[in-house]
Amino acid sequence: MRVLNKATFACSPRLFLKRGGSVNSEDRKQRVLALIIEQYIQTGEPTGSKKLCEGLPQAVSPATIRNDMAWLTDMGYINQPHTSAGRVPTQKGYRYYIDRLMQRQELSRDEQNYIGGMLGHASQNPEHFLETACALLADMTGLAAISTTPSDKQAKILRIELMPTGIKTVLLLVMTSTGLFKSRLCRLEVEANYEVIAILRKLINDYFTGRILREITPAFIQTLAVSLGDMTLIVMPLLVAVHETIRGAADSQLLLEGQSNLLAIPELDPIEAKAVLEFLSHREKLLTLLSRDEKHSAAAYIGKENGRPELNASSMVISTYKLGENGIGKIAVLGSTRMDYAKIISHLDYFAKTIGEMLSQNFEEE
Amino acid sequence: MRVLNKATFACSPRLFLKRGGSVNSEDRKQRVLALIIEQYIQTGEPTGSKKLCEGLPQAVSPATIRNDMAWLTDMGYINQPHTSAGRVPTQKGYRYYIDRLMQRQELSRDEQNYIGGMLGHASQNPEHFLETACALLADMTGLAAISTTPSDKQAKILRIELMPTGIKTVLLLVMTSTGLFKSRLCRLEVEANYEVIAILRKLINDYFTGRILREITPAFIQTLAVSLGDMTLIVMPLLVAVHETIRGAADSQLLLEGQSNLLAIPELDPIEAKAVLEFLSHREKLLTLLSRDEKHSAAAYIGKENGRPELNASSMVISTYKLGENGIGKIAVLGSTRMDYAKIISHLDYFAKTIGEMLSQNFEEE
DNA sequence: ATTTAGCACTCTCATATCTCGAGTGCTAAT
DNA sequence: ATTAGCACTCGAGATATGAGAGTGCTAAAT
Repeated sequence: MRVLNKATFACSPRLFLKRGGSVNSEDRKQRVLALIIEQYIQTGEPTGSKKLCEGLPQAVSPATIRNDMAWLTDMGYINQPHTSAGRVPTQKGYRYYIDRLMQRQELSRDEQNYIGGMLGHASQNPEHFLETACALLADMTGLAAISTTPSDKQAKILRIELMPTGIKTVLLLVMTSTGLFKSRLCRLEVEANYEVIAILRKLINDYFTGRILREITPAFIQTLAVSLGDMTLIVMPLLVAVHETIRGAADSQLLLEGQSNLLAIPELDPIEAKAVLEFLSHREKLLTLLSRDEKHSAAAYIGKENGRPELNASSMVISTYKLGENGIGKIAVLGSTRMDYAKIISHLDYFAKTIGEMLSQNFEEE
Repeated sequence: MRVLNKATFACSPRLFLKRGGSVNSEDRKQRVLALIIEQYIQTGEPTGSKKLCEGLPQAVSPATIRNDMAWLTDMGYINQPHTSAGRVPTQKGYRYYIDRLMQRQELSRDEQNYIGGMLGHASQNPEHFLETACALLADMTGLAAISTTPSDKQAKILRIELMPTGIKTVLLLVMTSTGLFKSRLCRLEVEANYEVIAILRKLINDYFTGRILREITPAFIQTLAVSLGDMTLIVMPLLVAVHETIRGAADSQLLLEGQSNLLAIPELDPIEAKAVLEFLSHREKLLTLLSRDEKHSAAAYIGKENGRPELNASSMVISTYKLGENGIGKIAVLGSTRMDYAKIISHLDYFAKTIGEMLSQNFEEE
């Protein structure tokens, strides 16, 4: 029984205690709740009073447990699907469990090595690396995994390169302080010989180098354009291209893996599952949800806590990895509310830590 | 009744005709088959002899139809789910229908304009463009849509650029004749001042410029490395990076949209649906499947014809778009075998044509 | 005050039985 | 070659039934 050791109890606040409750019955109620939740997470079946007292350390009769269960039901921590069934946790129950009762189940050495080994290879290319990490996370947890590429609100433009590719086209390459390179083709109004390019390159870099990505707003571009005078017509296509490229570089990309795992959740009927999958395909909504918190430890959002009707029967666990000074990215899993939080939360934190470290290796030397 | 006009009949070969069959009964059997298939595609329910004869032009009794149906069943074009049910098409039935009976239902002017409008905006950036197109296709057909970025077996390396980004790192940029730009960070053993870079750039371009992507095999790199003598140690990291970048540029990317549509298929039970979704997440397998044929018109693969047990109850329709001289890409949909082929096939061809045209616009001017 | 035994009660699940109707295949007549 | 007539089959849905799990309550015991 991994969850309930003396230490946890000693320091857990007596939230359950109402007038007239003894410390003993207090402890027992917490144990009962934890047991119900863990049983349910494991088997997916409601638990009855009989099975429950087998799992308790002190021998008590089912009737006693039933009283506790009745109380827990009244308080909204558990409920029963129907009269003659056992109890299952409510979302409030899960919340209490995660906050107060659960003991994290850290990864074993073996698991850590496995992850390290799998990710070690792929760490060169940031995009592929995250894809691999995501797939691995999805595989190990049996859930859908989501991650974002690193984003940095303070990210600056390091340099902008121009290279002629055709008679009237140039390749635009924007380098940012997050180690990102974004390229884009741009069609000019004039022929782009080397001299013109050189002038444009200098011009563009004078304007943009060192600026923070978020500064580059349409208004900023507009101001620039005005100040250019005669040159405006020639430079404008370039300005627009730079703007669009930067806009693309500023918001982070989204990676999804293991979506099919969602279909293996029995308590999610196909219609709900479809709604969840549909939700996942709306990148912006998902990004909003992921960027809710900046906590550095994994946080669980249970059912309605996600604030999305589609996810009422799903839980998300989100963790954050750091990259460099200000860069952050998200890694998360999505699954049924009935997931093994003790395990999953640790997994996410470990993944976040590892991803952060591995990506930073590439990054440091600049 | 869009499918069966005189013209189709006149030229459709009398494959059904066995000894003793009249031309009349021949025609009727084909009509019956087509009707059964179209009914089934529309309603998803088996069709009985009674309903069938309402749909036929000549008035015949249900009993006559029943004889025809018995024959069609014997020949394996249709079957009955159980004794007291009507008939549903078999995969062989669909195949015959698509090849001989079906009349393509071309897109209306409105639909064409709608597609043109939606895609018109996004045509700048190839990746985003395809994503939009895919999403639109998924949306309009209600199926899962798949596409690949253009690939070109004859694609050549146009140029390779090197730019210093850090003290010992350079950015490698490979431009290909398909209009693709792939960048990658590369760590050198030596400090990379401008002179070194210039030498390396010349060296690399001498070796690689103009070569066909597929030439760049590990063996080729090996040969190069040997011929370099003293320089090997310095240049090797660069060679490796070039090789990996090119490998990444050579195989096309895969885009998926509308996966959640697969869950709306009632005749696909959740377990099968999961298998299909899982299959979709294996990029390589999917790529293999997509590149089966190089036909320039949309081709349908019905159920087992896909050669994949996971897809036994699914159909794929694949079309090819052309880009430039040798560039091709795929666009496809995946859904239940019970899909509206007459509509979907035309859709795919129209999408392929439009995508090809729009991408080529960007491309031509080089 | 808390715990426990005993018991009546409720509700689901699985199984069995029944009927209804749709759709068929066959036969004999046209 | 077509059709009417008819007996037959089978699945879907409604209804009944029993077993079992689990409860809440009451009254007794600690």
